[in-house]
Amino acid sequence: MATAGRKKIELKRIENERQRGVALSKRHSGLFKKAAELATLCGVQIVIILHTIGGKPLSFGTPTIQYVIDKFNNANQYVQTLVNFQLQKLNSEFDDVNEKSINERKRGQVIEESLKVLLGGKTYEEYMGGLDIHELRQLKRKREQQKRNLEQKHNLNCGLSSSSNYEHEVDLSHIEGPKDYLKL
Amino acid sequence: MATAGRKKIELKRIENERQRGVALSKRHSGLFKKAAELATLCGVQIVIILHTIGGKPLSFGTPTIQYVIDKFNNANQYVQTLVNFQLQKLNSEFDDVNEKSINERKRGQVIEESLKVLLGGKTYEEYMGGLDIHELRQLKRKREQQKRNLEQKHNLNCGLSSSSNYEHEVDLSHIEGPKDYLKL
DNA sequence: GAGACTATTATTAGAAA
DNA sequence: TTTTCTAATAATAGTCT
Repeated sequence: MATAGRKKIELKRIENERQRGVALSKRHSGLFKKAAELATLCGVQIVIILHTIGGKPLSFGTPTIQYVIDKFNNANQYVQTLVNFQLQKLNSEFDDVNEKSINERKRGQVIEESLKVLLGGKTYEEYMGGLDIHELRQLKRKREQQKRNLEQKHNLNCGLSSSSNYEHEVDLSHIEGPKDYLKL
Repeated sequence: MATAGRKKIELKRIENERQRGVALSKRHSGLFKKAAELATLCGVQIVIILHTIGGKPLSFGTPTIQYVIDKFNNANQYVQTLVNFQLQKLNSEFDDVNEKSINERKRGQVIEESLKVLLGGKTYEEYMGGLDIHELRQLKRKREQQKRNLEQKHNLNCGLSSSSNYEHEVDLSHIEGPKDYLKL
C-alpha cells in the first residue's frame, strides 16, 4: 500500500488509463519538486529521467553536472555544440566560396566584354568555335579530381555520423540497482 | 519554504553539516521510494542519479539504470540523424557552389589566355593600363584575401568561424531543465 | 550516514473542470 | 495533461541513539 490521499491505493500498476495519467502527472511533478528541493537543501547534483508507457521521455537535472549526468545532459549540449561548430564552419566556407564565385564571374564578365569588343562583337566561344577541346577535357578531369578531394575532406571533417564518440567513459560500477521499497 | 516536519525550513542550502547529512539521508530514501512507487503505479521506466557534495554517487533505476540510459541515448541518436541530414544538405550545396566557382575561374583563365594573345602578350590589366584599375585592384585584393582564408581552412580543419544565424530544426523539448519549484 | 519517535507540514486520491 | 478542491495519508524536522 502507499500514497497520501483520500484513500490508500494498492501498490501495483493502475490499469485505468485515465487514473494512471492523472497519477503520473501529479507524481511526476511531485517527484521533480522533491528532487529540486533535495538539490537545493543538500547541494547534490541530480538527474532524473523517466520514460512513460507511451515512450515520452521526461527529465530533470540540476544545472551542475558530473559523471553520468554528463552522459545525459551533456550528451545533448555536446551534440549541439558540435553541430553548431560544424554548421558555422560550413556556413563560413560556403560564404567564402560563394563570394569567390561571384567575384570570378564578375571579373570574367569584365574581361569578356572587352574581348567581345576586340573580336568584333563576338563572344569568345563564338569566335573560337568548337576548338580547344583538349584543354576543355583537361579542365573537366581536374574539376572531377577536385570534387573528389572535397568529398574526402568533408567526410573527414563532418563525420558526425560514423564517429560515435561523445561518450565519456564513465565508471558505473558504484551505481546501485533499484531498491525494494515496495515491500515495506 | 518547504518540507513536512515539526517546522518549515527555508528552501536553501542547509549549512549545518550534521543537519544536512540527516536531511540528505531521509530525503534520498524518500525520493527513491517515490520513484519506485511511480514506476510501479504508472508503469514508467525511471532512473535517478545523484552526487553528494562529497562526490558520492547514489542511484536508482527501473528496470535497470543502464536500460533507461540507453533508451535516452537512443533518443539522442535521433537528434544526430537529423543533424547529419542537415549537414549533408549543406555539404551538397557547398559542393555545388564550389564547383561553380571553379568553373567560373577556369572559364576566366581560358578567356584571359586568348585575350593575352590578341593583346600581344599583355594581360587584360596591362593592356587596359589605368582603366578600371580601382575595380580590378579591389577584386584582386578580395581574391587574395579569400585565397588566404581558404588556405588557412585547409590547413586547420578546425577554424572557428564568426557568425551564424543558422538554426537547426531539432526538437529537444523533451529534455527539461530544472523547473522553478523553488520559487513557489 | 541510518533508525526511532512524533508533532507538523506536504502530498495526493478522487472527482470535476 | 494539468489544475482545483479537500479529506486523508505520507513525509519529514528536530532530537536522540
